[in-house]
Amino acid sequence: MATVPRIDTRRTLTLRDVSEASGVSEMTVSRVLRNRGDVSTATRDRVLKAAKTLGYVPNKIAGGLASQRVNLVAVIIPSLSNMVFPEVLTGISEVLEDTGLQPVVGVTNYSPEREETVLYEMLSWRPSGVILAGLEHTDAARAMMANAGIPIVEIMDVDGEAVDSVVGISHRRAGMEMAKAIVAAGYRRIGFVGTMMPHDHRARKRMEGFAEGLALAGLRLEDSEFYSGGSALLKGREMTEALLSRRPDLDFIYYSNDMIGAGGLLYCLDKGIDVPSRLGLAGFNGVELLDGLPVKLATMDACRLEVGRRAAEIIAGKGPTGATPGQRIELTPRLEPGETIRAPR
Amino acid sequence: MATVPRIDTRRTLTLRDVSEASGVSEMTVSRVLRNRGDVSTATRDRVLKAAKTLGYVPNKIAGGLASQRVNLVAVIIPSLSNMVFPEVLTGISEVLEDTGLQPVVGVTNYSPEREETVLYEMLSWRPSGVILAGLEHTDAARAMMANAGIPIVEIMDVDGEAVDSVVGISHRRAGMEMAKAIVAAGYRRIGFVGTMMPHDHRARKRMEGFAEGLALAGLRLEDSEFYSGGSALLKGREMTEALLSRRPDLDFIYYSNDMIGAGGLLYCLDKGIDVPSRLGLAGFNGVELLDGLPVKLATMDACRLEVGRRAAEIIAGKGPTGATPGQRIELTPRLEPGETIRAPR
DNA sequence: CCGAAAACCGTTAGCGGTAACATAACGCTT
DNA sequence: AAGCGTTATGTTACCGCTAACGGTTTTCGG
Repeated sequence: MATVPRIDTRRTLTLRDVSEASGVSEMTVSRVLRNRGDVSTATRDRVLKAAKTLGYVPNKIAGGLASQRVNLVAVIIPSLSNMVFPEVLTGISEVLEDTGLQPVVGVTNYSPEREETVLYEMLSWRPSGVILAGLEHTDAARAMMANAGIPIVEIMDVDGEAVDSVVGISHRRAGMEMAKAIVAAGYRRIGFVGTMMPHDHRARKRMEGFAEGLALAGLRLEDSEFYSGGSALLKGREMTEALLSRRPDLDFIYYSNDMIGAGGLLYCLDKGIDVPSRLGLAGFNGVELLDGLPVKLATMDACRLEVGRRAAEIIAGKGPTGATPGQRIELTPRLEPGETIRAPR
Repeated sequence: MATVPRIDTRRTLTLRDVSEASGVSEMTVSRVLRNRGDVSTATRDRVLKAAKTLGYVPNKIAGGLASQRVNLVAVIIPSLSNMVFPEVLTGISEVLEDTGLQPVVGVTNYSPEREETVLYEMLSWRPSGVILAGLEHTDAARAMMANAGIPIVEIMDVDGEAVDSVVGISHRRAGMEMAKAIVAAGYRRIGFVGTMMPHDHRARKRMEGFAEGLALAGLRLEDSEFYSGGSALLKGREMTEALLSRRPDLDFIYYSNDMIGAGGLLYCLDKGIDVPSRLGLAGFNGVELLDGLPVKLATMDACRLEVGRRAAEIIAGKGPTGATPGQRIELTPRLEPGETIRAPR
C-alpha cells in the first residue's frame, strides 16, 4: 500500500487550506477546481498540486448552497429486486454519465406513502430533476412535484395523466396486443397468472388490456391465479400447477412477468406438457434470463433501456424550470413470439 | 436568449416564508420542523399548518452546511444487475430505516477507477459513513477513506486488509470448503466455469481457495472456462457444453456463481446427463432463483442480507470518527448441498 | 508608445439554514 | 411580591463555497 499523504486529522479541509498552501485566494482555488473562469496555467498547476497533496475533497454542500445548483437527479423506483428497474437505471446512467449529472436512487417498495416520503427527502436536496416510475402518486406527492420547479419525468407507463413529462409504453395496449396475438394463433381457453400487489399498476393495466383484447374476440379469462412474495420462478411453477389442476382444459396461460412465466415453462417441460401445441405460454418484459431457458418463452419487450435513456435525456436537456413543456414519449413494445406460441392459423 | 422568461411567481420557499406566514422567527420554524428544542403546542401547530399549506420542503443543503451533519450513507457496489448487491442493499436499508440515515448508492461496474471517482463524488457530499464492496481499491481511494474522518465499512470479503471496519465472508475459505465437500463425495475429475472479469476479486479468491482445497487432496482443476457479458444463464449452458465436449471425462463442475450454475444444470437436464451420479454441480451465492429449478443446485450462501445489516449497524452505531476501532466481522457461509452433489462416500 | 481589450486574480456579499447564546414569558414556591 | 427554575422564542454569527463585480496586469493592433 502506498503511503497516505500527511493529513491534519483534526479538521476537514476547506478551500482556505488549499488557498494557503498554494498562495492564492480561495476564489482562485475554486475556479481551478471547477475549471471555470480564467486562471493561468502556472497557478492552476500549483493549486492542483496543493489540493492533491493535501487530499482536498470539495464540499458540494457548501458549493450547492452558494451556486443554487446541485448536480443530482432523483430516481425513484418501486424495487431493486425486479431486474426491470436496474435495467432502467442503466439506461439513465448511460446518458447522465457525460452530463455531469448524477442519479440518486430511492426505492418505494410499491408503497405510495413510502414514495411520498422518499420524494420529500429527495426534493429536500434540491435535485436538478426527478425521474420516477408510474403515474399513480399521492396528492401530496403530485403537489410537491408540481411545485418543485424542476423537470419531472414519469416513466414506464403512459396510461394516465402526467405531472410534467412521461416516457414509457402503454401496458394496457401491451396486454391487448398479446391477447390479439394469442387469439390469432387459435388459442381459446385462456388463463392468467399474476402478482397480487395492489400497487403494481402496470401489471394491473396489462391484465385489463389483455382481458379487453380477449373480449374483442368474444373470449374471456377462464381462470387466474395470483401470488405474492417468494421466489418468482418457484411461484410460477406452483401457480401453474394449481391453475392447471383446477382447469386442465386451458390451452394458454398469460403470465404477468417473465420470471413466473419461466417457472411455468419449466413446470410444463418437467411434466411433459406439449408446448406450444397443447398449451401456449407468454410472459412480459423480455428479460435476459429467458435466453438461457431450454425453450424460448414468448414475451414482450418493455423497452427498459430506452425508457431510461429518453427520460435522462429529457432531464439533461431541459432548461431550469418548465422551459420545455412536458413531453410525452410513448414507445412501442414488440412481441417476441419465442417458441411458446404456435404459429397463427 | 431574447425571449423574456416566464416569471415563476413561486420563488422556491425558504424558512423565512414559513416564518412570515406563521408569525414566528425562522429559528422557531426550524425547531418545529426538526422536532428539536422546546416549542409550545400552539405555535407548533401554527407553524406546521403554514408549512403544509405553503408546501414548504426543507433545504438540506443549507441545513447540512449549517449543522455540519448530513444523514447520508454512501454505499458503493460493483453492479446492480447481479442480484447479490440489491440484496445487500436490502439489509442495509432495513437497518438504516429507523436511524434517520439514508443510503445513497453508487455503482462502479467493477472498475477501480470508477470506484475512485464515485467515492470522491460521494465524499464531497460529506456523508456520515461509507459502505463499499471489497477490499481492493486504488491508493487514492484508500487515502480518501482514511482521511475522511467517518466510519468506513468494507463488505462481502474479509481476505485482505481493511481501511477501517469489515464485514463479510472469506471467499477463499468458501472455495476451499466446497472443494473439500466435493472431494469427500468422491468426485475426482473437476472442472471450473467462471467469470472473466479481472476485477471480481471475490470470484477469483473463491477459485483460488477451491484449487487449494483440491490440492490438499492431491487433486487439481482439470480444466476451466471463463466468460464475460451476456445472459449468465445462457453462458452457463454454453460454457458447460464447451467444457464437457473438451473433457467428457469430468465428473464435477464448480461454477463461480449460481446463475451460470443454473444454466449448466439446465443444460445437463436437457442432455439427460445423470446429475449427480455421472456429473456433480455446484454454484455459489444461494440465490432465490434456484428454488424454482427442477433440481436444486448445490450452493453456498454468502450471507448477503446479514452482511448488509451488520455493516449498517456499524455505521449507525459508531461515533463521529474512529470512535470505535475498526471492527472485523467474519460470517460463515453454509454449504447447501441441494441435489447436485452425491452423498459423501 | 498608447489605449483598449483580454487575461488573471482578489474582495464582498450572500446562499438558507442551525448552534449557541441571549432574552422573555410563565408558573410556583416561600 | 420577590426569587428562581423552566419553557418558549428571538438574535447573532457563522458553515464553506460561489456569483458578481472590481482591480491590476498583460497583450497587441495601429
